[in-house]
Amino acid sequence: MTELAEKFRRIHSTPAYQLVAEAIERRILTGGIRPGEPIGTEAELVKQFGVNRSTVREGIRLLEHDGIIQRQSNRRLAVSVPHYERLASRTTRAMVLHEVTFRELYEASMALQLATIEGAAQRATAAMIAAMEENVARTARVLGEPAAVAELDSEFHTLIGRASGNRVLQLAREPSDLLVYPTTKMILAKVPEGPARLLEAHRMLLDAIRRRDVEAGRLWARRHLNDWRKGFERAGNDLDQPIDSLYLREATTSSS
Amino acid sequence: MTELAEKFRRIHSTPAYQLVAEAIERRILTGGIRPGEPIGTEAELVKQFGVNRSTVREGIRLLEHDGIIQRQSNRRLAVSVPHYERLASRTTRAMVLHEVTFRELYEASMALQLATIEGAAQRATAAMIAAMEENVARTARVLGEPAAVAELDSEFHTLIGRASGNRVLQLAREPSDLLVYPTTKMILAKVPEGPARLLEAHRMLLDAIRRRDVEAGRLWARRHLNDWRKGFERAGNDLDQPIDSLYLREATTSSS
DNA sequence: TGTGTCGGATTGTCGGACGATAATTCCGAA
DNA sequence: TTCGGAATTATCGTCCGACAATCCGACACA
Repeated sequence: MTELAEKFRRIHSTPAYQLVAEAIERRILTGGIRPGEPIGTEAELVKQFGVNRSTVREGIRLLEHDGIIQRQSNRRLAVSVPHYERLASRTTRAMVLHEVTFRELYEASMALQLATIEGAAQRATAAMIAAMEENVARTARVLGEPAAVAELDSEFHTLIGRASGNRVLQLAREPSDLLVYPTTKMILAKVPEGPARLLEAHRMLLDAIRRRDVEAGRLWARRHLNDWRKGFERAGNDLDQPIDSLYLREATTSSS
Repeated sequence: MTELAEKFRRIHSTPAYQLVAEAIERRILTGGIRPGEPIGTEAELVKQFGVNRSTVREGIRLLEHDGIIQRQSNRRLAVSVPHYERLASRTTRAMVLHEVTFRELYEASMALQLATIEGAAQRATAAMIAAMEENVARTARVLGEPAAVAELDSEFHTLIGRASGNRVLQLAREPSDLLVYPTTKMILAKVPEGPARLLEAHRMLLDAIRRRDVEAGRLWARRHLNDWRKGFERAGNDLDQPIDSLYLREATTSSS
């Protein structure tokens, strides 16, 4: 084949179902349809776009999957604001497939959690503090069950995230938090003193937030994470090993 | 309505197309099919799952949209490792719909960029440094065009992200970076001294990375971000206002 | 007020079909 | 025998029509 000068750009026709999805998405993002408002039935979309119902369905499935539209009780489609977990699980999957190492997760978590605790110490509401107190109390009660403690740990950090009042930070954290959870679970199951140290750290974090003491918050967040790292090593793992094998058991059950 | 004791869990039947998607996803995540390997044609999946082709298609669309499977040149489906941008754009959309404020974005970016620059200063390879040098040189050449500078700024930060060698951090940053870009573009267009200050900050950041000077890196990252915030205010904006209106123009064109 | 019943609307799923396009095979010419 | 182009095949994107299940609303009934 002769090397011919590139006079034309490669033709790339976008499939119809994608065009449908993009059209609807644009309308939503530009505020044409506001959250909660209906988007029309499949039949209506068929008429508007002039494509077959199967095509429409493939298109709206994408948006539905993204959580930017949702079926309400009518089964009719309505615009909705995607909630955090839905997005996070995908990024977490990507991390698993990329076979990220514990060290990467640790570094990122350190940065994100320090920022979160700072925000929480400055802005936590009384209600959020109460919820965290309740969480700590429950943790104290189930200290003998590593799995339960791990779950409460995850919840505690989610609460701090909410208390920080920073949604960008929350969205940034969620994916790695999803990886932290199974890792913590594994650690707590193997390191006897783990649960007690975790509980103490939570207590001190909560206390720092209550006292609006940013520095103490940072200090204990750091300690908490360092415990986590040491626990990971003490459980016989290498910091530079991928963490996928740990995640899998959880990922498959919690999906969707 | 009387408050009745919840004896039963809400019934939730999962549609077939979702089951198809989940089944394939599980197989991929547990390593049953590795990246690059084919997943079977639609016809084969129809036979295996015992459902109609339309149903299979709705299912694989979801995974395809997530980027965990892809069509290769054969058009056949193969497992793939989702790339960052694909995931980021969705989280960014969520931020827009949540109407996050500039302050939230600023705080999160601060935490993420400081961690990134730390990693880059410690681990940047010669090739990454060369790429960053090239980026800075190009920036110097187009200093008169705010839009071009904004784009190169975005690229520069992506390069630092790659240089940090931390994929978790990269994945965490990408969504907010996508919001930072249009904001920067707006600022540079309105603040005359913006491009020059930006270029200087990049030069200093690059220099810090080259010298493996973590502290200098942190210092200049902080300055760079503070410039950004001040620019935002000087352009006549309120830190606590949602940033959606800025993002929209870009979001619609860059999607997919 | 609470409970059957009915009709209409909407979705989930199905089977079948066609054209377009890339991959593969095949065949005739050099 | 080898090579290039033509014919065949495989696969996907899209379309059509159809059916059952389910939900909503209305209405009658106790």
